[in-house]
Amino acid sequence: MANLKYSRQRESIKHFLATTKEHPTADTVYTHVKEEFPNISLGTVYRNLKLLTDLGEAIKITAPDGGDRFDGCTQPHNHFYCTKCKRILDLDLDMKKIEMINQAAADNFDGIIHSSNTIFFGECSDCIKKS
Amino acid sequence: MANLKYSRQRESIKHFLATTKEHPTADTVYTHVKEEFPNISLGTVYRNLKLLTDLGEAIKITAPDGGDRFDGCTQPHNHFYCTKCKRILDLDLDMKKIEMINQAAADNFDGIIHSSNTIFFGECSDCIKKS
DNA sequence: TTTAGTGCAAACGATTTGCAAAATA
DNA sequence: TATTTTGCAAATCGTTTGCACTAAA
Repeated sequence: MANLKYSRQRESIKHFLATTKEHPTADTVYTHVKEEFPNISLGTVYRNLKLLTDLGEAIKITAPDGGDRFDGCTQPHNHFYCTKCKRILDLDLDMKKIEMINQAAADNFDGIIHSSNTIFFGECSDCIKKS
Repeated sequence: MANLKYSRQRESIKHFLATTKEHPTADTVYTHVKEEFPNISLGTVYRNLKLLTDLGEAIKITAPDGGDRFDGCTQPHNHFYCTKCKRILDLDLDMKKIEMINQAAADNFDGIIHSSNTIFFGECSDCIKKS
């Protein structure tokens, strides 16, 4: 791994991720950071998002549709995907439950389980209200 | 929804999905079905895979890397992603456990949870043997 | 002044789509 | 015959990459 050098663009991306509750796509990050750095390129956003996830300073969420989403909150937590509005929301689940699931899976399985990722599907409260 | 008409190509795709234990990508399906239908096009494979998943006759698995995988086994079950060989393996987990997790999630959440999908990460037995 | 990061544009891989021809009903 | 499905190729979408240039150490 190479040495890391400060960059204002990266700092701005980190700041945006840290303050938004959305789970933005790379493109959404790009649009927002562009307000501060009008010349920033999408490539730079992708490069930094990859760097941040590799460093463990952000999480990449693989959504069942389109592009990946990013989350500045690196605390272990789960996600909910609203099948109506396609938003991803946070969903807190007791870590003990997750460990229990991993244990139950390990019992039936012939390899080593390091971790698991659960995504929940359904309809969010906003969409329920509207219908 | 439009009416459905029989097609040999679709039948062949279904048959391949039903008999393989792998979780093939669209391209892998294409390669195999090509043995029976040398002229089949990738577009046709994609169209039929989408159709089959919409009909509930196949499952689409969104992998954390590259392209989607498909599974002819529509029974609810979980998947294990080997971070070494990148294969996806089946992993059976007691349905009661899954329902419990969904219930636990619903308790903390302000919407309706229809289902959940857990993917496990780790090293499969084949890769453990090799190392 | 050495090295890492940037902007740009071209390249890429996975998937979708428009269209005329072929297969099914 | 009417409608669906196909093969083909071009288009699209998200993402990565090569390169000359700029910024940070």
